[in-house]
Amino acid sequence: MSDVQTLLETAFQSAITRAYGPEYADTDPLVRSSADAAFGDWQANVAMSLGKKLGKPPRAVAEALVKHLDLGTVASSVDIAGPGFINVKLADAFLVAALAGLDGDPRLGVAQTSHPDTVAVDYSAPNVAKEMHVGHIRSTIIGDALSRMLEFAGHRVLRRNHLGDWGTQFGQLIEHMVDRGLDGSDGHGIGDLNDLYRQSKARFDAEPDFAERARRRVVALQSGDPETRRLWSALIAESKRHFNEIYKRLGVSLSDADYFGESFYNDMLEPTAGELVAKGVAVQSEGALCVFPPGFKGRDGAPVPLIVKKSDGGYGYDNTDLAAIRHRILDLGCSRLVYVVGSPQKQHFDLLFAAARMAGWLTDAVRAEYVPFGSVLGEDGKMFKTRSGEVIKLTDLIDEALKRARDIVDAKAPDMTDDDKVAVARAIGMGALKYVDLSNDRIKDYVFSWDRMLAFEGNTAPYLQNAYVRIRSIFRKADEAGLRPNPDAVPVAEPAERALAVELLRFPDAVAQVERSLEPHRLCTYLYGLASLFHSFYESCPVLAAKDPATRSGRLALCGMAGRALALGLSLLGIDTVDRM
RNA sequence: GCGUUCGUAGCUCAGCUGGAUAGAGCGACGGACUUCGAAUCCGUAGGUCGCAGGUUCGACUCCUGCCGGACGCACCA
Repeated sequence: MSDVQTLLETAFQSAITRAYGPEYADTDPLVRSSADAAFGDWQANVAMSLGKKLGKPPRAVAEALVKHLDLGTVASSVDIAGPGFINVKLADAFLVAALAGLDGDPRLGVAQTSHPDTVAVDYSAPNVAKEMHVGHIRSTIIGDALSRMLEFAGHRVLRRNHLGDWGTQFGQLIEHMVDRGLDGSDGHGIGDLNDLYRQSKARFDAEPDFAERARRRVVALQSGDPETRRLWSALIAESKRHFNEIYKRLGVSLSDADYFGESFYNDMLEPTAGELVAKGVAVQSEGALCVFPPGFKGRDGAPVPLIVKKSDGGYGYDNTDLAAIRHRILDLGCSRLVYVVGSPQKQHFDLLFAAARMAGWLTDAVRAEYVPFGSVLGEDGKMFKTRSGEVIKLTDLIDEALKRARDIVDAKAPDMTDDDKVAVARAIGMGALKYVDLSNDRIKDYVFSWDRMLAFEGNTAPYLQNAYVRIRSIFRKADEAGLRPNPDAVPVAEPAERALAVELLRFPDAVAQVERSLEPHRLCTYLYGLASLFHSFYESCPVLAAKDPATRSGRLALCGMAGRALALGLSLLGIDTVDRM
């Protein structure tokens, strides 16, 4: 069963074609959920814009469209209102049948895409020998949710964790390891490596002799000196252990298979630069090899370059990114590229995409999307830091989320077993941490607040999880009583029943919106609305104590579908549900 | 200086790519538990959508200019 949104769009498109000819077949019928349930369930706003294009009064266009509209038994009424809104109210019989169809569908009406992309999603990107911190959380969580959603939509998703595992800083790190006799074999944790980073940096700045040796060590690393490479590998292995641990605790779907660090592209740097030169895209400037995409002006009105090769002959991140985009399009055959990277790098990606177009790698057949996001702010409105002004480690953030969630579970469900408490606290804590990040429009900064994100009121993970828990609770009781849901006869007479039923049919559109916009908060807003409608339904429509068996089994089925929608929606965001909390 | 981005209720945020009377949560005030989890629900009060113009049947949404915040503008990523 195709979803209602698509069904209506198709029907209106046909009506447009029939009324005004095939040249208008591509007109977006502007089908939306009704602004107010009093108007109906869905509305089409195309009459106004089409009226302008045709030079006809919108009311007349609306009338023509309605005349040519064939909705069969879908709608009980189609009305024209105001300047030319076309309001559609679904027929109850159709609504009930649509829900029955939903019940047997594990995808809840979400169609598999007919145009699957191979899409590389670039996200998380921590740096070797540095613990992950709040600066990594948004990329990691948003990128993971988008990966899950694109995968669910039917695309082939290639997760690309662009690990910072190359560069001059490794000279200092490795030289310092040599000095201290560390070879990575003694199992020191990443905390030690964090110290290692700080100490080696300090020595590099303070000790000229050390700095010189560090520079030589960089050369050794680049030329493949075995001992240097061994130490370098040990650093990376230790760092990955830390990152994987964080991903596992967060429930992020990144694994060893997804690391494609900067070093992965080393062998491609030379060919990439060579191709850019051969194509005349890259030119010499101030001793460096640069690409100057047109239209980018710097401080003095000078053009802004992408530096392919530094004046010292080395390669920097600009060329690594060029090599990566080339590789993803030419070698991996990606038709869509998604970069989940903070908004300060907007210009860098504008330059990168422009350069990739100049080189002929990025064509109209490939969609390259930069997915920027804002910062996490403390309650003082400034960058989120510890009280002493330190960067907040991800591991500490996770610890605190779990602790606070555990406190809530202890207070509200004291009779639960300890194992269950751990599991529930994890679902709530990690859910809250992720949901707060996903539910805010990603382009904006957001203010971090433990109390708000862990609250059971408002647009939070616990609120959604609790709606699911209430549903599970009903089913436990129903099972005990031997009651079965009847998905073929969901009652829609009560306003709360009907509102919930209609909202369930909007699930596919909510998912589609995220696939289009790469804005996970749109799904969050939908799920919050759904949970809210369920809670209202729950208050006004008794399920197990319904007046008659038919209503009871029908409402039970409605609860079941709402529960599945919540669980599926949350899972697409990377958030778990639990049966009790 | 140039560029990007944000500014919606006291606070935290939505507003579906130009549509109907701008919505939610918190906080305030007032209600609802002998019934499926009150971890919830229902209601009231609260907004010149930063400011000023413009485009149009219609602007929180698009354009221009200001104000305010954040960020970015060549060899660090």
